[in-house]
Amino acid sequence: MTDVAKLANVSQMTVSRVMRNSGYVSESVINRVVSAATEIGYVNNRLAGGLAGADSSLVGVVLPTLQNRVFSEVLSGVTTAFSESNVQPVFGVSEYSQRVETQLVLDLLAWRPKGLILSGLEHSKELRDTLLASSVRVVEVMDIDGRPIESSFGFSHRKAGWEMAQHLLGKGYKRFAYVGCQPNRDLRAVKRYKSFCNTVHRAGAQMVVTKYSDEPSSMLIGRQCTEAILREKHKPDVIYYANDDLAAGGLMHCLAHQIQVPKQIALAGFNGLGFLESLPMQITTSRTPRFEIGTAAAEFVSGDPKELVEPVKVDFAVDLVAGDTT
Amino acid sequence: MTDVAKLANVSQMTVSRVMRNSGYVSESVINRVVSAATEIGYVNNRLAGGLAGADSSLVGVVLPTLQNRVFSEVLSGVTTAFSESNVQPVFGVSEYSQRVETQLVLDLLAWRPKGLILSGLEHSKELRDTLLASSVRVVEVMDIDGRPIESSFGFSHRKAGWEMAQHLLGKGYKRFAYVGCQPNRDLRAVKRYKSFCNTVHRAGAQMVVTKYSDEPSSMLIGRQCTEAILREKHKPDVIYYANDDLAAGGLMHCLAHQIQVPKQIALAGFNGLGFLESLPMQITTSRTPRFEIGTAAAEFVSGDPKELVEPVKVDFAVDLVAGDTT
DNA sequence: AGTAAACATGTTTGCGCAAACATATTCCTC
DNA sequence: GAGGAATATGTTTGCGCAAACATGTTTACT
Repeated sequence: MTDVAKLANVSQMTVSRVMRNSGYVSESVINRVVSAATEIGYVNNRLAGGLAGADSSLVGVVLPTLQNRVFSEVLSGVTTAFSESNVQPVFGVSEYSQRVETQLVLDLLAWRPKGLILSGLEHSKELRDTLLASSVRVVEVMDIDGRPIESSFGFSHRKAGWEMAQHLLGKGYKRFAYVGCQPNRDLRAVKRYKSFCNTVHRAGAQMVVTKYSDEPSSMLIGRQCTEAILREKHKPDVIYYANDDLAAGGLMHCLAHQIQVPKQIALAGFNGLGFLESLPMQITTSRTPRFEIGTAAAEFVSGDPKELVEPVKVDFAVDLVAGDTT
Repeated sequence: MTDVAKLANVSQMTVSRVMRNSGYVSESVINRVVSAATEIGYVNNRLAGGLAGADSSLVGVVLPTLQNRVFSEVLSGVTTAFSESNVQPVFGVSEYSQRVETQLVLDLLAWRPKGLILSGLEHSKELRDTLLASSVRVVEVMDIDGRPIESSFGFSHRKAGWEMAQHLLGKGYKRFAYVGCQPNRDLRAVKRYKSFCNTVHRAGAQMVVTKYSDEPSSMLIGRQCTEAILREKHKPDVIYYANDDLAAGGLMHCLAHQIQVPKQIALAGFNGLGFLESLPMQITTSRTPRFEIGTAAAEFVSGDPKELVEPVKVDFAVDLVAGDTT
């Protein structure tokens, strides 16, 4: 900056003002500084800027995985929101481990981010305490069933489970099955499941099978679990899947074996992923606004850090889309 | 750090040594410092660290989109590789725009990253010049057909197009169609397409239809384009899709309308996405090692910045997987 | 014309850390 | 038991920038 200042015949501070366009600088000086900067190829050093007191304009984002479309869509929303501002996301993947998540966030805090976007409401006590004590703005996305550290942008998984159960009960189904993956990792799916089961039982219907895979969720797993369930003695008349990938896999199994859907077996998923539209049948599912949650969270954390913002809990309601598989 | 130093009764510099575990520090001092740091909840400030001369341990990652699984898998590979080291990726999405990409990278450089991971070999002249002049390690991923800025980790799209054409010609197909999306954005698909056409023509066969959508690629678009092609007067006997999403959409159309694959129409895709496994038929495709390219690129850029590394061009060969749709 | 505001620039200082360069203090070797 | 190496700690300094606080210079309004 000093070099630019010399070339433009002004003080370093004036260059700083031009770069951030803050304070008063005359038109002519701006031009001189800008051309001087371009001439010597000056690149602003944000490390120094951050250290000297400006806000760091970094936001930490920690998600459980990128293997699942759901989270890459959240991230997509986040980056889209940041593309307008000059905020940059620093990214980490926790692999659904609270230990890893805690470590990642601790590392991120070393960059003095202005905000943090985490996934879900379940974190290690250490992480929770650290963040409560720190001054960074924290948003937890994709869930609101619980006590957020600060703000949460998401929806109620319990309600989603209840709603789907209601829908299926309304359609007259009596014998329910559930297919999920890694229940000790995907805690939000478990919330849906429990709520779903409760609703089913209260209506006097029963869960005839619950099938969990240890593998990460995928269409293939959904297909395999469906095949296994349909070979069981006590066949259900509807399967509720933890997500659309599993459900779509189930549909593929039915298609490949000429099993009538929903006559012989009905299927329901969760998330409302875009690719469902192109399947031969429209799968009944609950649409979740993943991209929107990402953008909203990004905008929230990247606001002016000086202005105090009340913690909020925003419910981006899920939207049950009745397809033709139920 | 000074506070920790006081509490542990040592100098600030010794604390610094303990934090980075570099240099000589005695066992007892380490313990004292660590417990002092924990006691006051000290969080290392990497802005200051970076400014003071240590390498910043940030790596910039700019990809064209996250809507496409391909790139979220690359990113997944990158983050996986970084999870071991204490390097953090700063992330940006260019939306396939060279202008946006240039701006993003310029912003990233302000963080003095130790490396940069970009996608493809086509960039603005400004970006190319800036990066050639700078000292950050640059890796361009997913393509090697061209002149990289420094190093490139990817595969040959020309070869992939040629290989698929050879495969289809070998199967006896004579009338070829192609379906793609946004050809002025997805430059790599165009490379495959051109090479594919050349090979087809040289073998005396012909391209009967080429269909481009202006929408981003998706299964639904693939399905719609396939329907349109099959209504044309001059029907092809095989369709080569720009990617697996389109191809899978094509398959869905055929499944939904009882069109015999490959008897009435054969289908081929590109990428070898995981979800293909679960479809009722195995689509012929070229498997690309996206995750592996991500990890390799991440490891390459995050190496010790002091040691000079020769630029490399690594060919992660694509792997043609003959399914039962051709 | 006089004065307060708005405008335009400059000087000093410190953010928190790690290189670079001291000193001590041990340890080993001949 | 002398002397060099290995070990252990401390002091000074500067990275590049932006707050904080000057100090001029216009403009605007009475």
